[in-house]
Amino acid sequence: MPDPETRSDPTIRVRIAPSPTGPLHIGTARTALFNYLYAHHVGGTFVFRLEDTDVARSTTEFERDILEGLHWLGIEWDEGPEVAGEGDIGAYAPYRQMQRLPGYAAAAERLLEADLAYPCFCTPEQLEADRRAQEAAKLPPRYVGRCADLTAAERAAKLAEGLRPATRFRVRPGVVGWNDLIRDRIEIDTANLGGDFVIVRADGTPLYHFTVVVDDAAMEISHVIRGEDHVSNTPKHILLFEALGHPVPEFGHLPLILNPDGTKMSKRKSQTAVDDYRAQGFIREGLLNYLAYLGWHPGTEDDILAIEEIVARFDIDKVQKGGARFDRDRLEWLNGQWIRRLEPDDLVDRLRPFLERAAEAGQIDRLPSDDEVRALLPIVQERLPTLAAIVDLVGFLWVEDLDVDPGVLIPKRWDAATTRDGLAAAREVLVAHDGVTWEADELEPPLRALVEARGWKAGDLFMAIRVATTGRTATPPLFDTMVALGRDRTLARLDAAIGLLAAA
RNA sequence: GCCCCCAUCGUCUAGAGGCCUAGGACGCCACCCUUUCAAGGUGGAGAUCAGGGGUUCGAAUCCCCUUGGGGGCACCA
Repeated sequence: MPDPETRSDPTIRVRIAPSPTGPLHIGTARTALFNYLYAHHVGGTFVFRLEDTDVARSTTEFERDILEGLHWLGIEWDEGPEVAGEGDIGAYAPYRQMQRLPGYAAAAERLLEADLAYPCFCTPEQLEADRRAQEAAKLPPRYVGRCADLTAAERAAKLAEGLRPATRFRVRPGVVGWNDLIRDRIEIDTANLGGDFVIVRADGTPLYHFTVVVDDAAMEISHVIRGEDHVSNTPKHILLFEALGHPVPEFGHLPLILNPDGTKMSKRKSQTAVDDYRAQGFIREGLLNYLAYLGWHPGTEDDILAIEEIVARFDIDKVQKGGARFDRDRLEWLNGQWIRRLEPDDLVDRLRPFLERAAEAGQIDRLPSDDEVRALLPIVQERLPTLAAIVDLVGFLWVEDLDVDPGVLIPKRWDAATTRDGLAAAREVLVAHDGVTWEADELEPPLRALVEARGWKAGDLFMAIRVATTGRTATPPLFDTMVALGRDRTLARLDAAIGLLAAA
C-alpha cells in the first residue's frame, strides 16, 4: 500500500468555506476535518475560503476565531487566507469573497446576457405577501415569477423609476441528479426548488448559492464535501454550474452532528464553539479523534487513533449516512486518553494557561513553577479528563488558607474526639521527619505502625489526614500529596484541623 | 404544506446475503487492585437489527410499503 502522504493528485481539490458570522462551530470543524482527511488521504489540495458576503453579520473577530481555531486543531490548509490583513496563500487568491466581487459581477452579467437570469424588481413586501398567501393556501413557498417575463420596455421603465433590481436565476424544468459520494444516487425535480432564486441582491452584493458555485468553479474544486443540510441546495448549484458552462464537481454530504435530543446541533442545546471546548481543557488530539469518529469508523476495533493514522485509513465510502448525536462523556473519555499519552514537558506547557487563569480568577493564590507541576505529573496525569481539571484536582496545593468542612473532616466510623486524637498522633509521628526524609515511602510506614498500635483502620486515619491537608475526600495518593504540600504546610494544616475540632 | 435524506444496545458504531447465539467502545452495575479518587484488569445488564410484506435454500444486509426521526424550502450561509 502506498503511503498516502507521498501520493499526490493535483486534480483533486476540496475546500472548506465557512462564513465569519459566528465563532468556529464544532460542525464547521468537523466538515473541515473530513475535507482535510480526504485531501490528505488521496494527496489532493485542501482549500480554505471565507464566505463573507453577508456583510451585516460578518466580522473580523469571527474571522480570526475561525482561522485560529482551525490552526489550533492542526487542520491546516494548502491554499487560503491568513488572519485579517495578511496575504493569501495560493494560486487562486484572493480567498475572501468580498475581494472576489468582480468575478461574481462578470458571471452574473454573462447569465443575464444569455437570459439564464433576469432582473427582478419585486419588493420585499411583495415577496413577503406572496409567501404569506402561499402559506395560508398550504402551498410550499416559491417565487411566483412576477418579473420572469418582463419586456425590455417594462424593465427600462422600472429602471427609469429608480428601482434597483435583484438578479434572479431561471430554474429550468426537469430533474437534476448526482451520485453522492456518501449516499449514492439522489434526484430532485427542479419544480421543488422554490422557483427562480436570487443570485445578486438589489444592492449588487452576490448571494451564497451563486458565490459558492462561481468560486468552486474558479478554484477548480473537484469534490464538494459538506454537511447534509446542503443536500436540498445541491440541485441549485448543479444548475448554476451548468449555466456557467463549468463541469459539475462530485458532491458528498456528511451526516449532521446532532444535539442530544437528535435535532441539528445548535448553540441553544449544545456547546458549539470550538473555543469553548478548548477553554475547558479539551486538547486537539482528543477533539480531533472524537470528531473523526462522529460519522466515520476505521472498520477495526481501534478507538484511539492519531490524526496521521486516521488520514491513512480514511475512506469516504465508510462515512455514515445517519446523523450522530454529540456525546460529551465519550469526548471526555477520549480526551483523558490523549492527556495520558502526552509527553511530560508537553503536558506542563498545556497546563500552564489553565493554572494562570485559575490564579487570575483567585481560585489559587500562587502560580506553581513548571518544575513543580512537572513533579506532580506522575500522580495527576491519569486523573485529568481535561486540562482544566488540574485546578479541582490539586488546587489545594497553591492556596494559602484551606477551607475545611468540619463535618467532612470526621471519618464515617469516627467521632470528633477520635479524629482529633488521630490527627494529633499523626502529627507527632510526622514531626519526627525532617525535610530530607519527607518522602512518600518514608512517611507511610510509621503512620501504618501508628494505626496498628492504636487498633484503627488505616483508611480512617488516612481519610482524616487527607481532608485536613487538602480539604477534599478525593485526592491523588495521600503520601505523594503530603510530599507535594511540604512538611511545614502539612503540619500547619494538621494543626488547623485539630483546632477546628477542638472548637467544635 | 412540499421536496429530500436517514433508521443496529441509552450514545458512537462493526456488519457489503450464510462467518451473527448481532461484535467493539462510551456510559451504567459488580468484582479485583487499593488509604480516597482515578487508572488498569475481569465480568454483567443492555439491540425480537423500527414494523410489515416480499426476493432467496438462507436477510441486520436486497426490493416495496408503513411508521418514526432529521434536513431543506430567504434579496442568511
